Amino acid sequence: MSDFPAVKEQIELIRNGAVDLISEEELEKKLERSQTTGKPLIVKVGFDPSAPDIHLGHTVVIRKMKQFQDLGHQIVFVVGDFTAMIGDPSGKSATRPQLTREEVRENAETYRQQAFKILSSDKSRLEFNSTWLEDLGAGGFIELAGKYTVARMLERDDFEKRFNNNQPIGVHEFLYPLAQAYDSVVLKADVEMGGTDQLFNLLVGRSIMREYGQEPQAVLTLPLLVGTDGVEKMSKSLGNYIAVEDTPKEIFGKVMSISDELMWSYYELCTSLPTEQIELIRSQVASGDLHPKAAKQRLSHIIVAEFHGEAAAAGALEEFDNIFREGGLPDDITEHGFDGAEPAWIIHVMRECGFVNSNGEARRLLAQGAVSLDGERLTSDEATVPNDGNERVLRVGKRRFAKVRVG
RNA sequence: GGGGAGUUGCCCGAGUGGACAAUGGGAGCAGACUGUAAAUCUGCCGGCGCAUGCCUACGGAGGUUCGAAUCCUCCACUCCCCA
Repeated sequence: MSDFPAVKEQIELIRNGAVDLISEEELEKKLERSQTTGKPLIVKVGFDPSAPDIHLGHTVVIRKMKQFQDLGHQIVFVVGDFTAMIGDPSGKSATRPQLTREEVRENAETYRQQAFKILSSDKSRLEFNSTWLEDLGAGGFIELAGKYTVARMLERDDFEKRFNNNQPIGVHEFLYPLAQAYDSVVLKADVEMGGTDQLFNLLVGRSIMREYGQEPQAVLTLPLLVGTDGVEKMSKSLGNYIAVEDTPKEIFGKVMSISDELMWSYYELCTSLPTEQIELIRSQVASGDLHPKAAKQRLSHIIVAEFHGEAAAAGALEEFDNIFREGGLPDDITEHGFDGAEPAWIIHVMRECGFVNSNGEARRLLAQGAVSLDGERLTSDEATVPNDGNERVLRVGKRRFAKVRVG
């Protein structure tokens, strides 16, 4: 059977948007073989089960997985539960919490569900690397470790950097790339994908596969999406991420807050728009025919629609305009009632609404003119909300709103 | 095993007996400007109903001192050099 598109076409599609492809010739050979034998390629992608939220950064790789899937190939999610359970005290960061088997399963399930917002169907395999790594045993691990050298490990960027900066490197950290490589051996992966920061690990996979007498996997890396801070790569630990599970409003707002420059890489990495179309929008903005804000709203709309549907995207846009262009209120504003024996102290109210963590913080915000009640700015830390039973809108900063009533 | 250096607030990093809740940068928050952009500028950035006051905090535990992030002792951890 040869349901697969022509090899040249496939290569073209696969390479599109990728950073490294090692090597194109090898991939071509694999594709040709798959063509003649009718056997799909095994395309492997590893995921860390410690943080189950899929964010936009992950979707870059997932999108590419979908392409493989659409080409008829077999994608395999490898949940790194074994490696996660070792715990990773890399650098000064705190030791990763050890996950129980249950938590790992749950996180993996969450992953699967979120990933299927992009992946069309259930044509994917999900594997846990503990399945085979646990059986490997100490002896097996030593054998595995013997197939690589310290010097080559130190070629990895972050190892090299830490080594040169006299920062600690745990011996077990060397086992990570090896374990990941072994996954490829077990799965007989034809292709492994990841972000560009994974290049080293992916290449170790090739070496180790050769050591085990296998044909090395082809390696495909994809660009890292820059987070909402505009500097670092998007990651949960840095807090600069947009999660697939964020509400439509959140996604919309977060995308709107990225810089205009960054918008283009989001267009490329987080939408399925063809390159020509993106270039068109880009040139329209450049020539002044299209306001950058409009371009960004369109981007926000596309992204929200992908995860939450068209209606939610339209709603998010409307609410966004309502709040920020017309000075309206969000529609899910929280309400707080207070005992009305006497006027409520503003700082107390702010705390009750969960807007601040301490009185000091409330005072600072007041002093900075960040607090308003029914549009009227409050600056005194002795201000109160009258106990007349009327509902008032408390606003702190740009995005914290609540309805409060005293009495 | 021996010798040396180090551990500071969310992160990085100054400070080596008082004027230190601790310089600076980053992150974060707020204000101005805007398109809730970005960039920029300004302010804030331990807690206490705010206070010339108290409490908590410079790896941990003790000690010296009128007074310790700073000195001493022990412990833990990290790095370097030698074996």
